[in-house]
Amino acid sequence: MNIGQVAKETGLNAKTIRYYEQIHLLQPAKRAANGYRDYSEQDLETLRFLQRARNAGFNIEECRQLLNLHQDKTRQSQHVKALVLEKAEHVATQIKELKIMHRHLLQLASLCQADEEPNCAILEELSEQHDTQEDKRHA
Amino acid sequence: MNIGQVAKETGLNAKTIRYYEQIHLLQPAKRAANGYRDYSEQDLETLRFLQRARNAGFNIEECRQLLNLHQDKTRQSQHVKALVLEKAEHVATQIKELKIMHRHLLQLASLCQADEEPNCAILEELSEQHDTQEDKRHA
DNA sequence: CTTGACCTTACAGTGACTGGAAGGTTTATG
DNA sequence: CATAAACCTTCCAGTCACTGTAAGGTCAAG
Repeated sequence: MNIGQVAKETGLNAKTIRYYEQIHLLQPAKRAANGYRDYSEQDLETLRFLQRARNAGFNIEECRQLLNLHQDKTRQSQHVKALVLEKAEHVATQIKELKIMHRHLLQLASLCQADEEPNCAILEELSEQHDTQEDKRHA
Repeated sequence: MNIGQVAKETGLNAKTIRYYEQIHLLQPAKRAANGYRDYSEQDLETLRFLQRARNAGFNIEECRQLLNLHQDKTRQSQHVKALVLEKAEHVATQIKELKIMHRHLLQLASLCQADEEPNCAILEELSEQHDTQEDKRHA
């Protein structure tokens, strides 16, 4: 199967698939007589695995680990779970930080008259040292 | 004031300050006789403004706009507010996506026995096509 | 025979820095 | 006065996960 077809089937960009090969996340694909990459059903499954793992928020290094565990017949499932839970915690932290940022932005916006005058409390807030709610929360 | 001192006072890395100059986010700093960058109190304020804006989640391009508005005496405050609200919405979207990812990860983790056996429902989940809650939500 | 849709490689660019090399300057100490 | 450390300078490369572009080879249809 040519790379374009594989791209369609997996939802990955053809460029992305070549890139995964380049960084050795994937074994080099077999080549047809004309030099085109030729993918097997097995390759397709690996690619789909990667697509889902990336989609679930794992970065390339984590995908590499997951793929190794996936292909390791002597793996222990607790290792897989540990990886997933660690990732979940990381995502939770990111959510918290973004929520703080979101509150901060809404608070900034609420300060502004939003008219045709140049006076803007947002810019003042960014210019000066203030004890905002956020600052207090972080202190 | 030397760049190292400025870095300490603003919380920005000295490298970052040079980088901001390089991409013309900042005017080139005055130079002392020895060639060292020499910062004024005014420069410090601009840097602090940038530090807070970056910290609030604005990217470099947005910081550039904010800085322009900051220095534009004929600005209209509604333009500033529009920028902030747009950013807030973007952040809200990011939070939603991360929450979906978080639920997905916890669901994955809950499937796994977490023992010394190789059987792992997480890897199965990533290997196969499933109608997960998320898939339904997106459909 | 040509057009267009594929495929190939290789290199550059993204964003926002960070690290490192190679060298000049300043300050503190023996 | 020598030297070491802690600064400063520029320039180039690397990060992450791709994406874009150029320059070219291949294939199927009309």
